[in-house]
Amino acid sequence: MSAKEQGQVASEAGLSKQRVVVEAVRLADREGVDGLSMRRLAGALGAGAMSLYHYVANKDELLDAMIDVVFAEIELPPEEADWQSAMRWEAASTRQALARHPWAIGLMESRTSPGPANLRHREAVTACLRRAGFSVVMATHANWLINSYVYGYALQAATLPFDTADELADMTEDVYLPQLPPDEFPYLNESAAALIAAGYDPAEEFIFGLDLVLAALEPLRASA
Amino acid sequence: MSAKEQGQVASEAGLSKQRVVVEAVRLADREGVDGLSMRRLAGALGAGAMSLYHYVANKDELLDAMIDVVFAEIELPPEEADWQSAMRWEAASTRQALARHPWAIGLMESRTSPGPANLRHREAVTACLRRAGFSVVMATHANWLINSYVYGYALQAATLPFDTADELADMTEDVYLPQLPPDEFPYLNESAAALIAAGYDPAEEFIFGLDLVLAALEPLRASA
DNA sequence: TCGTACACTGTACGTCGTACGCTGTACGAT
DNA sequence: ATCGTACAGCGTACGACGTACAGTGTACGA
Repeated sequence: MSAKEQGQVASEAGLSKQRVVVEAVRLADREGVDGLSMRRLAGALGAGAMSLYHYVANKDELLDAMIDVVFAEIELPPEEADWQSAMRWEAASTRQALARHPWAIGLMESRTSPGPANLRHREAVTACLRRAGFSVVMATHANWLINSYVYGYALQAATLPFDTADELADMTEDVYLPQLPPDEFPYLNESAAALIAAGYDPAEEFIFGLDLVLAALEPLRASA
Repeated sequence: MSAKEQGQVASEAGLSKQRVVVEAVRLADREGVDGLSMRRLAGALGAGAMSLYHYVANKDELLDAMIDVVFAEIELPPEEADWQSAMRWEAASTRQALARHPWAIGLMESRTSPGPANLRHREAVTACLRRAGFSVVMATHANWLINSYVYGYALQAATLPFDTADELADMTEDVYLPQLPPDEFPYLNESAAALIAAGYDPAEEFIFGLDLVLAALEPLRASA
């Protein structure tokens, strides 16, 4: 078992856990998690359904592995940058990964044990915060706050069908405003109308909140 | 159709959309969303599986209705309190509801249109912020930030198997630390050990981050 | 007394995850 | 050259799923 580690080598044509999981991620991106079945996945790999069970114990383990693929896509905070820039970079990368794979958000609830990429990621973030002068307890607070913001933002963004100011304006006129009669929802109605009038751009919302969060964390730091 | 509105009256023994959805929530709380099937739900209601389709178009609509039941459990921000207290109250109530029904978090991604309770809730929060002196745009920022934090916190909390300092200490000793060798995960290892040594209480984490968020929002307010 | 409406259900179809047992091939030992 | 073993891959089958469809029964106005 020289070159044949836990992770397998997948040489050439044959299957491998890698290939199975990566194709599962592709399928979920294209069709959603509900469209991901062992048979369809096997079909996409040109294999029989039961062949997959040589690389994955069951579907639950496959889903766990898929989540870890998503975490592996997230870039680690760069070590040379100051802590705010590093965390901003990392948070933006996380948000992008979760936007590419929105099903991952829904999957995270229900699976409890973090995969290796997830752990590597947490280690790097904790390292960044500790080196920046946060105590263990304060680094924990910062971790919770930043992760909560990023995951929660991704969750909300996943439920919204627009990404740009134009798409928002179209949706607001066509579907939101008609559902928000001013007598029942005066404030929401006002907001919807005022936001598109002001040219509100949802693409900038993430960084706005993130900067507030990072600035709020700065005082918790015992600067070396 | 005098007393027979959209919502039905459910008098006495018969079924009703109310009864179906509420029992579905109970079942999901007890067995998880994956354990919720139309047949099992019907069984719990003492009915045949197909009877449910008189009150719910399909399972997707049932899931939408279940989410709205969760939103209906969230208390609205009290009008008489100052905005920070009001939002703190509302956020705490949201977190509790999502802790009672963790499956709701996973369901939110994938369902795009908010139910009536969700809308009522957003209206009340927006009203609270606007009355406190936030402009439309700033109230939108505040809404995104607070919701992101609360949903993200609930999502993370749902994946963790402990709620108290004692449970955390047990888990850390028995399963976390053994999985965090100090040469591979020096910072996580240090943190895990230091947190239990310091008697870190996860139950206080939520309010800590929330207060930081609320304080960070205060300057965005044009105080009347 | 009848007709109609409607709450309710049984059966059946296609799909799902996966247990089980069968193939074939690759390869070290003889 | 022959065999044994190991293992990648697959076909079939089972129970559970969502739900289309075609019924039932009962309540009630005419």
